[in-house]
Amino acid sequence: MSEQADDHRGISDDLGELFARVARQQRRATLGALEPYGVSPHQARALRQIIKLGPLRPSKLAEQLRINLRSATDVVDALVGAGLLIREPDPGDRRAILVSATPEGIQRSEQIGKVRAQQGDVFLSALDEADRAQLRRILQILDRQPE
Amino acid sequence: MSEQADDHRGISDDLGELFARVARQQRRATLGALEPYGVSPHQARALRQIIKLGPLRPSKLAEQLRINLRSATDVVDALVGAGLLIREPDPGDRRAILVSATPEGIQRSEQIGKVRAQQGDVFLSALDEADRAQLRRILQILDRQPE
DNA sequence: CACCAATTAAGAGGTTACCTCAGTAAAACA
DNA sequence: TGTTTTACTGAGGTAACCTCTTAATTGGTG
Repeated sequence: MSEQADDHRGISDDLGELFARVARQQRRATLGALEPYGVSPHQARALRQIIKLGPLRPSKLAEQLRINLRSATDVVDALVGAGLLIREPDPGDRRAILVSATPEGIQRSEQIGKVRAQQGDVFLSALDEADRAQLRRILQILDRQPE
Repeated sequence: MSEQADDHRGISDDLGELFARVARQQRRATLGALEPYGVSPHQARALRQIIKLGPLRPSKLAEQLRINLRSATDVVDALVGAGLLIREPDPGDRRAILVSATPEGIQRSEQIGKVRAQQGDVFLSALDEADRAQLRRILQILDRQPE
């Protein structure tokens, strides 16, 4: 019910608002999809990066995820606590540590990948291939802005 | 450095990651742009909806913003606390309240609107008109998914 | 070599933007 | 007149960040 609401076609006069709203919905959807796996969306992303890029430093992880170093420490903490990651000293630099996935971490990440591929996050599956490509292209422009 | 990273092209599921990453960057940018105005991005959006749709109930606000009713109460609280909104009883239903902007709220929202229009959120200004239109179209598909 | 600036990570503590799960008050309805 | 539903809020929690400070190491420079 309530169809009168949204066609103030101006509503999203602001593309920024629309973007934020959709991002919120995506986060919620992903959160739900991941719930059975005991990791948050953010943690799942971090885990995947760590597996993909091999043992790496928190600082590199932060760079990849475009987050603050301190926030990388947080997400690593959580994943270590869940037994999905281990911290080891970097042999080449004793200030640094290297983070890598445990076998369980790898397994968990694969599970998550499967589920995501199957039911496609539910979310982005509303788009056809062409639109996904468009979206990707546009997001890549927006990503990695100098700061 | 590090150009080897991102061109695992197939992986449609990293579209989700890209989306999340860009959303994060947008949030950060908007937060920065709004800092001088004493409201958070979320609060600014809420304020704008309230002004646009006249006095309205928290429940309607929640619907508009696609958030939980309880979260609408929170954002209303904050804006009332800042003197930008007032709560009044709904004359037609004593369970309900109506929220509307104070003159100061309206003024503040206009200021924000101006700044945003001018420097265009910094963020979306990286896109040309065509890409913005594309993005809007795609986001509209993703928005309002049944749940 | 001795000192100092830079770098790496983590501790402490804060914020935004949500959420669920009561509970209260009023309205709707049976 | 109950009972159910609706509208909001209090209490309390979580995710995903942040800044500011501290501690250990490293890498120059004099």
